Amino acid sequence: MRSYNRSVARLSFRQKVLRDREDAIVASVNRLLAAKGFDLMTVDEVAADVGIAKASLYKHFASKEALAAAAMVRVLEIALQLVAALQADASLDAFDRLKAVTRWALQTQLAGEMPSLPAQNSTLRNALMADRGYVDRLIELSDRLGEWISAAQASGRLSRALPPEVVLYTLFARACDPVPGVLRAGGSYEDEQLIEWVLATCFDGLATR
Amino acid sequence: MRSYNRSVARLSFRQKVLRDREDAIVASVNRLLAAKGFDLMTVDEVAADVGIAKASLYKHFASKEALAAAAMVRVLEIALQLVAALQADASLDAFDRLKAVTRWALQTQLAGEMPSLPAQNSTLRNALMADRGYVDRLIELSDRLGEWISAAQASGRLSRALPPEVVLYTLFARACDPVPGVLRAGGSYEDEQLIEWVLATCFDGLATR
DNA sequence: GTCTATAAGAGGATAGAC
DNA sequence: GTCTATCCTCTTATAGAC
Repeated sequence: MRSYNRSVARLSFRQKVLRDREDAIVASVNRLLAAKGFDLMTVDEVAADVGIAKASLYKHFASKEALAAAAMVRVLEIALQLVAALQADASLDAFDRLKAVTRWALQTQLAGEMPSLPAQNSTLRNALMADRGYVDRLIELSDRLGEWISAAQASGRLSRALPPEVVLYTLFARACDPVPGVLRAGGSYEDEQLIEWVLATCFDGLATR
Repeated sequence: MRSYNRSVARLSFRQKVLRDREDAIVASVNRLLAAKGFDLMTVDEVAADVGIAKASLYKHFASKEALAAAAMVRVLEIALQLVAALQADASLDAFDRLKAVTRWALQTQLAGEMPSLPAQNSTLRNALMADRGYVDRLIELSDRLGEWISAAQASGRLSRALPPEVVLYTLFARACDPVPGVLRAGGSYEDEQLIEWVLATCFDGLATR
């Protein structure tokens, strides 16, 4: 009995250590993806950043694509948690929620924590689409946002002239938009100000209201 | 005298052939950049697409970065011609002109002729910034658009709440926006319709007017 | 599961003949 | 200036000892 407990304890301890290590790996991948993108990020870099040998990395993740997928799952998970929190806030309507999640995406991007994947790399795309964890969460998030989009259109705050699909893809695209980063590189503005401007261009447009 | 003329004629003929070949190279680079992006485009591919040996390519262009720069110069040149044409059209005001050039960018992108370069690749960025032909045209285009932006703000059609810089970068970003391509991949809409929607999200925003 | 060492191959760039 | 053949570096991935 006692040895059983100890074995269980040791097992879960080891599992915890492993999980922590994998978390560290995914966190590194996340930062590197945000900083350099998938093509320029090398597995050597990831290993060096985590502080382990490259071969050890491959014991945890089968390929570079799997690393990227894990990073995407992580950020999707965070997004889904935010979405749940916003859903629970009764003081917000659907439009406010869409704006809030977009603001979070911009903040995350400026913080260097939004992994950006090239839409063009078909090898990566295929790997992601074959990854159940990624696809399921992406669909889940799309569904949740889709509900908000429909509700916001019904309430009249979001333009009814645009198909929900167009709105959804536009919001996803803003999460990886280069504009905030370029503006920050210009150096003239505070991050908060800059995010409000980008949010304004997104929801209110460039034309005068 | 005669031999002088003949020699001149032959020289300019050869120069024309060379220039045609370089045009063909740049056109290939342009398409490949639009289709795969800089990192995934290989020099071997370019050579195969043009139908010459890779070593011959390097007689015309010193590096892969130089190829990309040439493609960017080409598209900037086309953009500048369009800008001049729009400037000459007295029936348009500054706001209309900005919208027209944005529409052209979206059409060009959907036609697979808008080379897209990663903002993250510093090697490429350095090479571009060291290229006078590229930088001069980029500044020229930015100045022209900047004038329109100021004018459109003065006339009240373009939002005065946004710094001209923010508007300019937003327009540049729309030229490489993934949204049109993703929407087309969805397959449900005509290109024209799709472009109008993206234009609407850009100038009028997602919110109801 | 971690390491060192290395395989295997892609891709940018060049040598040298013509 | 065009070609073939090759160099060389970088990068993904794995072998095999511990």
